Amino acid sequence: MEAERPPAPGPGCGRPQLRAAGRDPAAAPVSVPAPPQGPAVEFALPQEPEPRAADLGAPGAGAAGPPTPSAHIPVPGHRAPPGKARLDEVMAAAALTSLSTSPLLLGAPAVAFSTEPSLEPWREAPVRPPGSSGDGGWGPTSDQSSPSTPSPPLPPEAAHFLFGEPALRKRKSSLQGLFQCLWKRCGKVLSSASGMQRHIRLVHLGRRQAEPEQSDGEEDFYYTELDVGVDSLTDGLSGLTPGSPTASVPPAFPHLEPLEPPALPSLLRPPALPPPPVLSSLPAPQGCLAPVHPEPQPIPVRACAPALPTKPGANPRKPRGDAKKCRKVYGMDHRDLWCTACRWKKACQRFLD
DNA sequence: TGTGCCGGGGT
DNA sequence: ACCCCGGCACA
Ligand SMILES: [Zn+2]
Repeated sequence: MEAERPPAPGPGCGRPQLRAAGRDPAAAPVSVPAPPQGPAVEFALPQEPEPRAADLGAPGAGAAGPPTPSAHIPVPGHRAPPGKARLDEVMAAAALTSLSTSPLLLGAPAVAFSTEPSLEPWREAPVRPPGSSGDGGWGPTSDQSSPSTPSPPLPPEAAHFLFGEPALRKRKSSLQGLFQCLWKRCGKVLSSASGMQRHIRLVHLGRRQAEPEQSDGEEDFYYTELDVGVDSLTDGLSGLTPGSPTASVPPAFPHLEPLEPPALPSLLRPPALPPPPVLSSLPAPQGCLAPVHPEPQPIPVRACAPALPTKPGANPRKPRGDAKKCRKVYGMDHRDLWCTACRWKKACQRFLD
């Protein structure tokens, strides 16, 4: 019960989080001359990557990079070192280029990333729910508003990163498709079926997460799946964002059915029901029989099915978004540049799918 | 093996 | 509200 913080890294670097502690605007060693034609945005991606690459070592090095001694502070505006262009540089440049520039730069080596027909949706950031956190996607820390005040190349921080490695971790993800909980007053919408199942199992069915037995599939009865394409998905998400003045129904989300011809049942049922069901006594469900809960839900869609993602003709798999997110774009060593959502391991808000 | 992120916990 | 991480599905 007591905190057994085993090996404290040491004073100064209590956690690997290493927030952008040293971000002094004044001391900021970065002063990239505002781009003459830069309309805005562009968090200053220097024409050339800093020599910092040397310190970072391998780009994909998940593990802590080699603690290269002498972390020389990168000089902004400093031209690339005459000699070699490291993969890191190219990558960074490419990523950044594709990010902050329009299709104007086609000759760049960023072709690797420009495979996407239309990116940088965030750039346009047409609708940013004001009610929501001002973070949205950009403005990681707080400053960064003027075009001439881009983000620093993280000078000394880089060193910290190397030393205070956050150790390794692992996670996964899934995307594409929306799932709405049909539970009376819930109506929660998740983007992953598994998540929804878990949600229902734990929250509504009050079931143990570690239930070795095969899932009875009961969860399937309480949520509906919304099949949507990537495009529509993005659209849906847009409207999904809180703060959508449109529509007179704040809850539930907007449209999404019109996208699909037929097939979509009447989902999204404005709850407006009494209290949620009680999850006290849990009668054992019987295979396909509809759950015998005291207060069943508005009847699920797939009434009596094998209850299992065993979809013969369809692809049960939900391909994840391919868009590179902050983590990949900036790398673990630039977490400060990630959007807040990414930093918190939430759905990226900067690089939408 | 690494990534994206839900859900839940801490403050 | 902000922040973070366990753990999972996916690539
Ligand atoms: Zn992000």
